Amino acid sequence: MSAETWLAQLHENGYRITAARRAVVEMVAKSTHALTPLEVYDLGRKKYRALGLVTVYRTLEKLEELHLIQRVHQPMGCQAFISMGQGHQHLLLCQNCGQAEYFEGDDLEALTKSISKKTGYQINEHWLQLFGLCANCR
Amino acid sequence: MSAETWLAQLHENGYRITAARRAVVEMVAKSTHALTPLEVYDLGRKKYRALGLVTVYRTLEKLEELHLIQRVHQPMGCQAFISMGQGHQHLLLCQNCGQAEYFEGDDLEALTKSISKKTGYQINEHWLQLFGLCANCR
DNA sequence: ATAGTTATTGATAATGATTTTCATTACCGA
DNA sequence: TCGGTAATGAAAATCATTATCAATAACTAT
Ligand SMILES: [Mn+2]
Ligand SMILES: [Mn+2]
Ligand SMILES: [Zn+2]
Ligand SMILES: [Zn+2]
Repeated sequence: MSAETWLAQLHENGYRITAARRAVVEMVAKSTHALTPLEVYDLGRKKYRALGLVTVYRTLEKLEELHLIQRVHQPMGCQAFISMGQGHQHLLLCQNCGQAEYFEGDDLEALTKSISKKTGYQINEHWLQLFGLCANCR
Repeated sequence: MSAETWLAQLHENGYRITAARRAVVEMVAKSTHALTPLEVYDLGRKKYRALGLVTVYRTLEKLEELHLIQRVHQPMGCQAFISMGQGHQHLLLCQNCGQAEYFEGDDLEALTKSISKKTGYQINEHWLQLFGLCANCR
């Protein structure tokens, strides 16, 4: 999804479109890496000098609410965000450069059914994430 | 693994066995929930009044180094630890009460191979976690 | 068992990231 | 264009985690 789409989504949900939000949205929407608030701040200030770190936090919060971005958990930390994937997708992350890609096609039906039977749990959700080295880094 | 085994492991690795460490190890080893440092602190003080929060942090750090515990990532936070599973196991967590269980038997061979071919990534590792409601909470 | 070495401890202070406060600004519907 | 009010950024407050440090206690070598 493009930055314009995100801004439209914000607008549709009653949020105003401001220069600060434009800067944040633009940077996060185009990034192929998960970005921390501070990274978004640094990038965003290239587009909009006056951008405040607090506004970055607040904007990321709203984008997450609207499911336009998601938090990415990594061994080095869990405060990074990336554009949300389409439909049922999971992330594949490069352990060297941080490059992120979405993939689909995981099928855990059989597994969850069997575990459900064995444990008595009602299984509602799963987190799956792959780590490796991208074509450039391997 | 029991608390005694963990203490033996600590000792084998040159660490001293102290009352503070006993309290931390005992509580974490027997818990079926992922515990935050503060939770470990509160529980640990029931065994050893003088326990300091700083020591809890330091002990958890060492237990993680020795692969006796692992960090658990959850929607509500990622600073919680639980006893490590045996071999290739993943966690199943109750969304209501936090009860945790290990399961095994996931097979991502075919998936990772296909994704590897498609993306050019060399896939080294995967994170998998299931969420649901335990038998008591469903 | 004792003594000496030194890892460990907990209180305290420092740090760093995130949140809150608040007066000012500027978006946008009327 | 104007007015109501959401949004902003600077500054202060908060919160979790880490570093400091003098006192203590675990273990090793006698
Ligand atoms: Mn996490
Ligand atoms: Mn697995
Ligand atoms: Zn890479
Ligand atoms: Zn439960």
